[in-house]
Amino acid sequence: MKPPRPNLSELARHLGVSIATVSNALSGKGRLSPELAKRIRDAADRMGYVPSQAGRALRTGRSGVLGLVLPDIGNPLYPEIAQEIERVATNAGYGVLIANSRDEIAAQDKAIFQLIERGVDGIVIVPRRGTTVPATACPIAIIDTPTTPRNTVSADHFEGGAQVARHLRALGHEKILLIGDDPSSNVQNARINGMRSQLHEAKEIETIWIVEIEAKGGKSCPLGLAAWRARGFSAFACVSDPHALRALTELQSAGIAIPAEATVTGFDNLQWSSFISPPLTTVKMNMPEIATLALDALVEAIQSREASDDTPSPPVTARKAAVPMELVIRRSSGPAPKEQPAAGISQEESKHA
Amino acid sequence: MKPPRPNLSELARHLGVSIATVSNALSGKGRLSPELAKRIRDAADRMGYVPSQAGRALRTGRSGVLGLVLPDIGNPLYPEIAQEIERVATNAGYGVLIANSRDEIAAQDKAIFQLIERGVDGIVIVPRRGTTVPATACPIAIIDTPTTPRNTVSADHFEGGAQVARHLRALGHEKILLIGDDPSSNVQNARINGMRSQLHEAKEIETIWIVEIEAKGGKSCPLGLAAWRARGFSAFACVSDPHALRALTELQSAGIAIPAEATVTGFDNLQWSSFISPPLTTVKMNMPEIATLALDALVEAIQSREASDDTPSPPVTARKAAVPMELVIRRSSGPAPKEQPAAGISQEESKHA
DNA sequence: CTGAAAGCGCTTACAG
DNA sequence: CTGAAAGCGCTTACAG
Repeated sequence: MKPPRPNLSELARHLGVSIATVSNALSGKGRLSPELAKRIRDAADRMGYVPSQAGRALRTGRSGVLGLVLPDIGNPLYPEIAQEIERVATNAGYGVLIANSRDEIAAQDKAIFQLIERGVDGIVIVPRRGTTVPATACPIAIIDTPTTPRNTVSADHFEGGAQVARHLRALGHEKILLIGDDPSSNVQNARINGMRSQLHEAKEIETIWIVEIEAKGGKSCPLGLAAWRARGFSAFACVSDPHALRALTELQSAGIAIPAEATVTGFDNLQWSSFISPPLTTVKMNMPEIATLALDALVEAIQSREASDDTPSPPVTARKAAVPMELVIRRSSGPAPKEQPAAGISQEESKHA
Repeated sequence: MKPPRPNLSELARHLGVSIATVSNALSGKGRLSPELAKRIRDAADRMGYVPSQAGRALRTGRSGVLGLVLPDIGNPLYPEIAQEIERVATNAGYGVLIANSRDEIAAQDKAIFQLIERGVDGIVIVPRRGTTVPATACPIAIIDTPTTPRNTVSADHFEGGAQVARHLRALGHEKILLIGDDPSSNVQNARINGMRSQLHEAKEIETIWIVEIEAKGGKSCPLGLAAWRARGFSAFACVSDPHALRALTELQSAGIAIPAEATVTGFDNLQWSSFISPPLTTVKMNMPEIATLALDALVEAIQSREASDDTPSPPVTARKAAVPMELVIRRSSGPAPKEQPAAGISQEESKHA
């Protein structure tokens, strides 16, 4: 007939000691005799004592919970971030409350406010394209790009792009098409700019944005890559693996062999990128490192805010850290083909796409 | 110099009324004059009052937070679940705490315990393959398959498989290869069994499991699909889109045209499935519906537990609901090719893979 | 080395 | 229609 969840008072009564002593024994704070401490801990285990977060939070003013704001949980890029943040936060003793800044305007601000309402001690946020993170009393760590105003930490997208470009140049590609999705994305621009930074000596570099093509052709319309191939473009460097997948299958469907006749590269090293045929050359973020740095900065900001008490101090976590990315070379990238089709044929071939 | 976050007492003092009245005004519980109520709400807004979750939780015994346990957040299948659970939970006034039952043994139980430690009111869990969800005092909703012991709600994977199979039969396919990943997965087995249920009259049906092939050939080894094609198998029905992607690119790389020479189908309608070439025929879960049903059951269990007080009553949410799936026909599936290669050639062609 | 007491912010009977 | 008071479970000075 015992209640399923004893509290401190019951433990204390059961053991014939005071509440304070039990609390001290379990937290290891107050000095008390090792024997008593052990006796108390054993009893707590035996009786299945689980401390009340609510009581603790009310007393200490800290919830032990962090918020995580992601632009779109459905996006294949974010699960890995979520996973790593969850891992690192759990190790640091924090729980992670998720919030989705959906496609509504200002949803991001709303998500942040809801998290604060729930009493989170801090927030990790991956900002939506083109939004600004509002200043709050609550410490916030931002994961975006090194050039984002209050960015805390991010992958070095620019240098990642540079690595891809150097790889393509080393393979002998002279005419390279850069494929982005949305020009308003900080991350995508950093990657594209990084690629361009190494391609000044190439013969011809063009950038296309998928949202612009889809604005005319409709969702999931062909990108017309066979036409670019016919114009002599032999490398298709995409800002993300899903776009690379789209490019790769579009070229393959048009009868263009990868990598013999065209090279395709992506970004992010998504799970399936190594399983497809040919496996995709891509660039991998060091997510464990990024998550660790973001959380370190956040926890530090939380603690320093505690010290300086009620002053609405700037909960700043800016570090500008840029974590190196790693080029993962797989079979989808190969040497540039020697021969180039004549201009006349190119228009023909574009019809296949 | 005002503190950034006023509490009820400060609001009450500021307005010259009692704490209880402010609480009543904001919660709309106690009856009080509309004018006073409005005055109090306005002041609360103006002063930026945010109620303390900790105080409320301690008093009411409810945290307003739900836990979500996913087998592997990195798996591309789960973001959509997470997104929908988050959406529905937010609508119901709950926050969502995530937990990852990683690849360690018993990590799932640990995740559940940590969530309970954090004081969640209930848990939604998508069980890891082959694990059993422990019985707890905390209400748990399980999303797996209709045949899973305490399953609450799930997609009708069996019927989804049946739909794929009927589609393939209608297209005239006679020799069909079913491609699974892991035979210990409840979901995958349900899908495969559903497909088989409609294929008794087909000429030849075989099932291969990727983990078994990889056990011999190593991670991301070829599946040898060109050899199956050469044996006359014209349809490759996979239990999930990533496997379908693997199959589709492997066939395309071997020079087999999709859908002219082979049909490929997947499951789950992942974001990129409509963007690839050819777009993938797949089966879509009704996630909004599944999330809604799971949450309804969970919230009901939470409330009934509250009513029956301290009895560690069975927090059962079993419903056995099977939400219909929707076949999404795209260009990767087409009529079965008429001619079939001779047996002698098949061995040759298998070398391409 | 241990205990009595205050108080975190809220809600909920209950009294007026 | 409004207020005084108790108490949720914990931690933290402080007193002994």
